[in-house]
Amino acid sequence: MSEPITPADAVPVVDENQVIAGRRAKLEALRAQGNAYPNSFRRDALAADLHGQFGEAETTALEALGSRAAIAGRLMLKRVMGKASFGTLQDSSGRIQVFCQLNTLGEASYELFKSCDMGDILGVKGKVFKTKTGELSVWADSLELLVKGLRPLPEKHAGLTDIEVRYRQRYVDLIMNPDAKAVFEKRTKIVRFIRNFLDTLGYQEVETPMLQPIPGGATARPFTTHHNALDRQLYLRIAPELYLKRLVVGHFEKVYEINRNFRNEGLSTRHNPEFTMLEFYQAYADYRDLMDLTENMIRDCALAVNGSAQLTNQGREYDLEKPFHRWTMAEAVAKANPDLDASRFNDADYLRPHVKAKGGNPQPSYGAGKLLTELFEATVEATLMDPTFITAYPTEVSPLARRNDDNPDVTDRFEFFLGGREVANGFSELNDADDQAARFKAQVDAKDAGDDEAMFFDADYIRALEYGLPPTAGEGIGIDRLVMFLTDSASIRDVLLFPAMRPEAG
RNA sequence: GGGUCGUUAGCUCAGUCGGUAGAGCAGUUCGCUUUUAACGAAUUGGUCGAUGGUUCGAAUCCAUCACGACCCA
Repeated sequence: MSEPITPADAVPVVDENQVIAGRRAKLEALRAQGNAYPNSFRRDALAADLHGQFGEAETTALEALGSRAAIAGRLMLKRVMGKASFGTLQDSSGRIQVFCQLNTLGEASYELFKSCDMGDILGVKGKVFKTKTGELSVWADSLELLVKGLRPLPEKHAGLTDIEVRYRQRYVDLIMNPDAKAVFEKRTKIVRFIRNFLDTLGYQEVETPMLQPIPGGATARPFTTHHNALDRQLYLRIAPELYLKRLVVGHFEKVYEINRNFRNEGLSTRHNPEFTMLEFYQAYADYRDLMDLTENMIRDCALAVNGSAQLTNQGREYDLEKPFHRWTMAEAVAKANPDLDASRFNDADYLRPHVKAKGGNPQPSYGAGKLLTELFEATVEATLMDPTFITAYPTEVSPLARRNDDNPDVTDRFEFFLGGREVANGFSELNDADDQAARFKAQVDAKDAGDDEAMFFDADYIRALEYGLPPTAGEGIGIDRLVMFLTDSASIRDVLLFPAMRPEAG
């Protein structure tokens, strides 16, 4: 369904008020005097640079140094006292105070400062000094208004707390809430750490299609789109998996990709329709190798970005220094459900009523593997707080994973849980082309039967497997959920700069 | 999809039993040459999320809808 953009949408009416009208009047006066948006001011220091360089200096020593600085930033606080005034400027590094004095600045510039509003962006040059109370400041001898802020900032003490505005107008959140900014800075550090970790192990980063003719690599509902020139339906990818394994066929034997996946599903504190996934593949390795790698990577990542493997998340203490748990799905379900007979976990007729009793909705087509997985999700998943690998996923729910040599009903697969949430999914790859073709066929049958999350048949992927995929292990890690854990964020929206939202209420 | 809670000035929030819409900050005006959420004085600003209903009278009670938060599926 297409929704054409109308002129009314293109130029929406913006909210106005008395405060904005007053600031617009000031802007018009600035326009009348010349260029209201100059771009010639050059700064030579950030607020944090000055604090780092001079923060410890004695007042008299600083006076003797006579250092000067050119700083620029947003006016966040302002105190006018007749012929002398203070303002607080904020830049990317933090805040620094400026001192404006009629005698030093001259009447025109001093009046300009007095007429400035909170939120305006100023350029200030002057001597670096300390005030009577010892606060490092810049004594302005020149002052330039670089940008007139037309919209008032949130209240200076209480700040911006409305969670909806924080998500919809993230720029205001970032101006007002240093904690919010810190989360996204840490997110960048986490992603940088992961890239470096994998690069160091000899993995190569690649980019594979986001627009795919056949969406594969996961069971999820895809977004559809249309390529006009080819007159062809395309899908936004739900996973890069099948392309990355094609690359392993082509002897990129250690590859990874960190980028966006798209799934046409609901929104929640754990789900956003577009989210960031790390996927990596290593030839001549199995799922146990990847569990070891995952354990090392997450522990080292916490050490690198938090400085400690001990952390608090949503009020609970975690110690990533301890070995991560490793249980099979059947073990975990048996432990959580002592009333069940674990010897009958391969009996669909035995499991079905129990799934229903635990609040599940078992379909007649579900086999024992799918039913056991339902029990796991209903009774175990949310309880896995400490880092835990769950292994031996049923073949029935693992269409891309290699069967276990001793028990073909389960696969050499794990999922990794942290804080009660699934964070990673990895397995030894199915590299038997005929088995893979048969499992695609089963997925197509499920799709025909009405399961719109079932997979498509990807004939080119089968062709690639027919050339020979080396024995390989692969894994996907949900970056957003990992970031939530390491930044103690309750909602995925707190770690996405621009989370998906419904249109604003009109 | 279901449930609970929320939506009042630009921001943060009060608003009693249904009886003329409130505060702080921001804004405007005045004073003030080392302030720290500066201070003192005066002052402007409201479709109480939207639409219906009950009532002599609704921010307040009821219904529906929108958006958001949380919980459940």
